[in-house]
Amino acid sequence: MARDTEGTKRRIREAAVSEFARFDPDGTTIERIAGAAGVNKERVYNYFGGKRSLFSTVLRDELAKVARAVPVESFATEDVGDYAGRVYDYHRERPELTRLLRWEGLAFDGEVSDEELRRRYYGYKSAAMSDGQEHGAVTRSIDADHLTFLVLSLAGWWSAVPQVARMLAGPPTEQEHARRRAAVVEAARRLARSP
Amino acid sequence: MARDTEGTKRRIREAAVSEFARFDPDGTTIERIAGAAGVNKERVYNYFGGKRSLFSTVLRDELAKVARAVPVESFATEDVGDYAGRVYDYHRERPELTRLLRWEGLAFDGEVSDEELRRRYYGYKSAAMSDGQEHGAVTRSIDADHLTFLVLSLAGWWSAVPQVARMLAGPPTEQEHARRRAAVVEAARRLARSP
DNA sequence: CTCTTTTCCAGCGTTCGCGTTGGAAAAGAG
DNA sequence: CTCTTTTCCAACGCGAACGCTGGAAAAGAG
Repeated sequence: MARDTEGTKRRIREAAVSEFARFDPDGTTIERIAGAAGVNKERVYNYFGGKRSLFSTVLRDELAKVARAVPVESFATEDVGDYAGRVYDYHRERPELTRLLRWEGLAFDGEVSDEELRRRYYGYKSAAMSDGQEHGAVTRSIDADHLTFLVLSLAGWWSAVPQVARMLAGPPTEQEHARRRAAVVEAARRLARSP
Repeated sequence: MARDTEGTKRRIREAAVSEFARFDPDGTTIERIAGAAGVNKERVYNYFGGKRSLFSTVLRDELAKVARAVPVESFATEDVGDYAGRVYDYHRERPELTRLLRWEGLAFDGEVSDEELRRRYYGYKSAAMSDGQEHGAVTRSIDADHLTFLVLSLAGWWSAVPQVARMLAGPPTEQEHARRRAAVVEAARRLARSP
């Protein structure tokens, strides 16, 4: 081991997240990632083996981050609206993850690496929702997994079509963000409310 | 006029919609569009003046189509759930529009051509929601424009992150689509329900 | 110190898309 | 028919990104 190998890898990963989030799949280039990391592109190929593989790595990192940042145990005790609000906040503060997810959806057409790990992440959320239903805190009129997805959609669509959001609701000033967040929270509560 | 000019333009537009929807912004090439249209790429530059400009043209076309296909007058008389269901159906049957919208959101970072026209489209929807609120058919606890956007998000997020939808709710079989649609309809009703 | 191993980069040939140009082919005007 | 106009294409030069290779530079082993 020599010459801060881990540091080099880390800088490549950080640059990759930033580039993947800023450009689209075909617009992101290994050259630019390497440049942003202050490293020769050969390092990227050697360490991560190409664009697709590098993408998988950084997406896995970002998924781990969000799982830590926006945890959820059970919607029997936690409010769905609060959760949706925190998801909205996270997407706003760290737009990388949602960009990467849409990147993946747009480019890879359903194919996913680390499928097992990913399913586990979503399984936790779905289980939290089921738990809420069993304790009567959440409506049973929508399946837990669909309800979970719909709550996430309330927080996520804003960044998927920001231009539509702007034309409908106005430019995303600080106040407008607050209004959007309040709407998301209220909407999530309405979605999940049990009779 | 000679040599079916309009036909050539039309074939280019059709090929462009298909290509823009299939690939990402930087992955879509004028060469491929021209090839799919059975035409030399010079025709594309001459008629439409480049990728960005061609994109605007076909997006305008698709917006006009959806406005005709999923009309809405007022949510005082029309059910928000039904509307959301029809939007879901439209996205499913003609995924091009939503792909183009996300394309635009991903690539152009908020810049939009035909902004006036676009605002009018969304204004109609928002007005229909306001009308519903004034007649007591729709809740006032969420602003009309935010509520409109959130209803659209319920129908749209599925196609933005199809891999997440699949891992959460299962592969999109015919039955699963029916379940998703039912969830969207129910969710939209719950969102809009007035006390 | 020398020798070996690992990290790292300059630079290569290739491919691909861009946007343009010059001129051929087709349709109409006279 | 000839002349003019319009439609269309083959093909160009250019730049950018790809993925790889040979070898230099740095760190440790002896």
